[in-house]
This record gives sequence, structure tokens and C-alpha cells, in this order.
Amino acid sequence: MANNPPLPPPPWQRVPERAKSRRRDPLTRETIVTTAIRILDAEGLDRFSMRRVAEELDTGAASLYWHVGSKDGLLDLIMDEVVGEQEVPEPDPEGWQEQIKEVARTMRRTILRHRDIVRISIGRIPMGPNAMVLSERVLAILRAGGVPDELAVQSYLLMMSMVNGFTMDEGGYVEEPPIGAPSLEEAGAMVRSYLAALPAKQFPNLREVADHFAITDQDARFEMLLDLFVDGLAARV
Amino acid sequence: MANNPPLPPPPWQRVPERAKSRRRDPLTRETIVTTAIRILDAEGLDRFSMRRVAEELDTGAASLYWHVGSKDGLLDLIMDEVVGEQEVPEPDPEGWQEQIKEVARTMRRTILRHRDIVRISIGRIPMGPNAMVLSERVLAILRAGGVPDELAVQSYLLMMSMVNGFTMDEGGYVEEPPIGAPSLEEAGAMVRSYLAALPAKQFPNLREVADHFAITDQDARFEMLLDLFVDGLAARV
DNA sequence: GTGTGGTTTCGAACACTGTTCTAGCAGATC
DNA sequence: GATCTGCTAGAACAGTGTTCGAAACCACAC
Repeated sequence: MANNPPLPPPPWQRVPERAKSRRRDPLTRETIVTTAIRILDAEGLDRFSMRRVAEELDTGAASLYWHVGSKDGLLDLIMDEVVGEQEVPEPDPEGWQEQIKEVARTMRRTILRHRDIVRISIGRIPMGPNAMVLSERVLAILRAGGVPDELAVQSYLLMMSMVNGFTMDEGGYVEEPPIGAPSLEEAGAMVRSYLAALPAKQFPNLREVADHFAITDQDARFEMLLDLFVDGLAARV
Repeated sequence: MANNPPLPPPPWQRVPERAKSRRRDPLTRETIVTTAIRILDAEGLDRFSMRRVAEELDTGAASLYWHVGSKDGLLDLIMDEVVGEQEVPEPDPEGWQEQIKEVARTMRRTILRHRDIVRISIGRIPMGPNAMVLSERVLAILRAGGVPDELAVQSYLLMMSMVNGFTMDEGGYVEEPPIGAPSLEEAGAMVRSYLAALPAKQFPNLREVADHFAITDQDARFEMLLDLFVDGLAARV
């Protein structure tokens, strides 16, 4: 029961690498988030784990929890960091329609740049500081363009949903191309032949449009979405 | 090394419950999928696991693998089963615009009826038999309405994305209401007061539209989306 | 110097996950 | 009978998020 001072470790028992001195670069929320994003981009959500992040920072998983609370908390921080990458121009009342389109394009690019970020964003309404700035600036453009307040809010939220939804289906199939990577062209050809082989009696329409299914230009479809959205919005102002 | 026949189990060692006789109701893919959906709806994706499904079927997790291959395979089957719930009417060339809207409304209802199904659908382009039937029938409506083939395909894919994206953000916050469940009204009030408390200099727009943010009518916004989409589409035919 | 208290680290452990291995059973076929 | 095939399921493996508690470090009081 007497608690003597702990003995020095015997010389044959190597002290664990980091135990002797404090970290050279102290752990911070920022460094954790940055490394987490790097891992996410490089290896994808499936390989992303607290232990993996800790390993990259040369520490144990438990240490991260003091800074970010939980994995979910870390994902929140990641989301806001990524949202913060997007830049929104100063409002130009004349060119608001093109400005809104450009904002949407930037969103799409940002999402596509970060692998699996769309999967993280799923049940996570961004409310961090960067998300607030984004909302503020987009609303500024819409209101400067003469869009009434309620419609501005509605269409802003709608735009977010649409871009997210579009990009979600778009990047979906990337998910770890399992070695025998079917290229985009191969995939298209596979879809076409699959559709063309369907029973004619039951699937007349699908068979006839099979070609158009195969060569779906994502960029073109996104522009179509933007046109539909902004034109409709402008007509309602 | 001699492999003798296995000894009969000693009488004091109770044989495990199910070992003595074959299951009364044999496991099938269908029953597995049905129970899986039931668990998913009742308890959500986070509590959903192969062991949980097996437990519900009074068996071990390993048994499921013979029927569905993997968890991912099971999720694929679940997706197609849910897609199959949707009914699409026979094409009416005059009323194609309203028909398309109705299809979208049905989609949204189906997604909302099944908790977390939108999270499952994320990287999963539906290609099961039911998904094929759905595509066929929607394309039938569009083409009957005079939409040219390429535009029909584009807009069909676009519609799927939009409905998915919209419903994704919509049902997002449900995610296990953690005991102190903030009701929809409370949440609205919280958002409003949060926005109203932002620094006026940095967030003038957000502050001024805070009220509209709080009372966002999802149904109204969805109808707005449908109007934008279908009107724009009709204008392009 | 010597405490003392707060911040920060992290090894070990817990309860869980998807999945595979392997042995075994029931019924049809030879 | 013996053999084979379709099917069941216990045990184990490697991995997960998270918590606990002990230790190490720092800054300040005495």
C-alpha cells in the first residue's frame, strides 16, 4: 500500500518513442483538421478513422478526443473548413444571374475536389462560421439582384440542395475503383449494352434511349440545371 | 492425428437452442431484406448491423452471408426493394407535366417514409430490376409528352438528383433525436435567435432574413422546385 | 527550491463492427 | 447405404469509436 516513487525503467526496456518529451509540435484543432482532410482526400472515407489520423500525427487516437470531442465533431470541423474554401464575389446588381451560376459552379468544384466530402455532408446542415459567411454573401447577391427576401432564402436553400444532390450522384461511383478500374468510357459502354439487352416488350423506351444514357455529359447537365434554376428564378422576380 | 468420429456431447452440456433441428422457416433473400428494412425504419442506419438483422431472424450473422453476399449487397437489395414501392402511372400525353410532378412527389414520400434510405442511396446508382422498371415508365411519360430523347434522359437523371438532394437535406436532422428532442418549432426558433444574434456589421443580410429562415416550409419549397423544373423543361420542348 | 493545480498526452481496455473459416446438418441423388 | 449439395451457424480475426485513468508537462504560489 505504501506508494513509493516509481522506479526508473530498467535499461533493457526501451522507453516508448514519444514518452520522454512532450510533442515537438503541440496538437491543435487546426493541425488535426488539416491532416484529416489530407487523409480523406488521399484515401477516402472508408479508410478514414481516428486511429489513422492519430497515426499520421504520430500520436494515439485518444489524444484527438481532447481537441475535437468525437469523430462526428471532427467531421463537422472538416465540413466547415471545406466550406470556407469557397469564395463568393461582391454583389453586382446587374449580373446577379451569372454570379449565382458561378457560385454554384464553385460549389460543385469544391465538392468534387474533396473526395467523399459529399458523403460527410449528408445529415450535416453546415452552421460553422465559414458556412455563415457563405450564406451571408450569397444572400447579398440575390437581394442585390432584386430577389424578394422570402424567395431569396428559399432559392438559396434550394440551390444548396440541388448542387449537393447533383454532385452526390456524380461522384458516387468513384468509391475506390477496385483495381480492375472500369474507365468512364467502359462504364458507359457497359450501361449501353446492358440497356440494349433488355427485353424489348417490357422496356421499349429504355432500349431506344440507351445511347443517350451512355454518353451523359455531367458538365452539360449541370449547366442545364443552372439554366433551369436561374431562368425560373428570374421569371419569378 | 487420427480423426475419430466426434463424441456425442456430454448430457450436462445443453445443446444450443437451434442446433438440433433445421429452422422452422427457412431463410430467404426476401425475408432477410424485409426484416432489414423493418429494422432500418425502426432503429435507423446507425443501429443497423448484420448481427442485428440476424438476431431478429433468430440466427447468426454468418448465415446471412450465404444469401446476400455482403452488407453492401444487402443494402443494394434494400434499395431496389424500396424503389419498387413507387408506382408510376400510364402515360397521358396531355398531362405529362402534372404526371412528372406527381412522380417526383411520390419519390419524395417514399424516401421520407424510410428512415435513412437517402443515406444508403448515396453512392449507389440503382440498377436493380425495380429501378429499371421505374426508369422505363418515367421515360415513357416524358417521351409521350413530346420531350426529345436526349432531353428526356437528361431531365430524368436530373430529376432523380434533385429529389434525392432535396430530401437528403430535409430528413437530415432527424438522425437519432438525442433525448432532448428539439421539436421542429423549437429548432426554428433556435435558428432565428442564432441568426438574429450575429454581428450586424458582418452579417446584415442574414440578420434581416432570419425570420424566413426559421419558417421554411419544406412542402412549399419542394413545389417550387417542381415548378421551376417542369416549367423550364416545358419551355425547352 | 517545493508544491499544487490545470492542461495535455496516450496506453490499455470495452463493446461493437463486417467478414471469413470451418464444422456440421438436412435432404436429394447415385 | 454412401456421397453430394444447399444451407446453417459458432468461433475467431482484424478493425472501429470511445472512455478511463495514469502519467507528463507547464505555470504559478509559497
